Amino acid sequence: MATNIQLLKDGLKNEGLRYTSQRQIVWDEICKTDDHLDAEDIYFKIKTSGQKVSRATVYRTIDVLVKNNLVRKLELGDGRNRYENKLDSSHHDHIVCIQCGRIDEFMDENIEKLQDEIAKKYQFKIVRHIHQLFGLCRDCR
Amino acid sequence: MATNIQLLKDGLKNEGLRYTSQRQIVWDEICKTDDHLDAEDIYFKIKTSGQKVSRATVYRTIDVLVKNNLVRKLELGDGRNRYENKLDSSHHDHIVCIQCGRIDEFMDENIEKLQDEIAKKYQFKIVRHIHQLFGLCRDCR
DNA sequence: ATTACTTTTGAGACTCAATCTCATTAAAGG
DNA sequence: CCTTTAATGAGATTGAGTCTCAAAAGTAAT
Repeated sequence: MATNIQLLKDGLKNEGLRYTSQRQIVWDEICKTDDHLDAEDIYFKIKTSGQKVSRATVYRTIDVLVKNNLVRKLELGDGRNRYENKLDSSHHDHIVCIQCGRIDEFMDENIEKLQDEIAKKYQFKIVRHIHQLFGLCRDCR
Repeated sequence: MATNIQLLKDGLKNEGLRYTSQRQIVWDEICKTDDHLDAEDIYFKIKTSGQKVSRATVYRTIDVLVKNNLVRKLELGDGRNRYENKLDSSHHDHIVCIQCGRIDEFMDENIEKLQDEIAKKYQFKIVRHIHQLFGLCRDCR
């Protein structure tokens, strides 16, 4: 069941953090799907599966995974953050359907370049960025 | 003190909404500055100035103003929405310093165009978008 | 103006995601 | 093993935002 144990162990070790069964369980749950789950989803999926990890630990573990670059945090501005594993995905941004909730991903080198130019102009050092398109997907328009 | 009364009145009338002193007070407060205030800021500024508008009404009025295109809502993903008046500003996106909180604005026609192309590719109809650069500003880097 | 109708407001209860507290449990390294 | 120190769990707490419902006020027609 445990997926990518080494990736998790290494990530934790790098930060001087301990490898625990709870952290493995949370990481497994996030790796199980390519959906964009929120913290409560993850908490309840674990709970329903009969495993026991407290809510606090789920939230704390997600933070650890985000900080260690194993998980990407999506801020859609609706008061619930979503998370996705970064197992095999490179950087991308999101297209969100406001009707059905579908989330697609996009990536455009040219936009990234233009972004860098803007940062340069403002003498700004970009640490991260958010770029999201909200609207109606193919099936909902 | 009342600023842009007609703009507000017209906006409200268009939606069949009533013009009230509370809505004028909230609108005034948002027009007073080019800062990016959150709802609590606005509520307390009004309160401190000695005027009386309830918290619920402040929140409700902000929603009305956003829906009627008088105010732009900024979602920075930190659980607190900011608001800015759209008095004399055209569309723009934001550069946010994660150190000092400074918020600058940018606008790039080319990025907008590329965005449209991406939407086309996904057969997606963009209703709105969020594009924010987070990092360190000139003074904080 | 007065009336009749409908929307808006205020006070405080409530929601919901997320964080905090602190006593208990369990990694990790000698 | 033993010790040290980090991690966990249960439940309280926070904080932004929303909801409820009786009272107040805007609007339109008389």
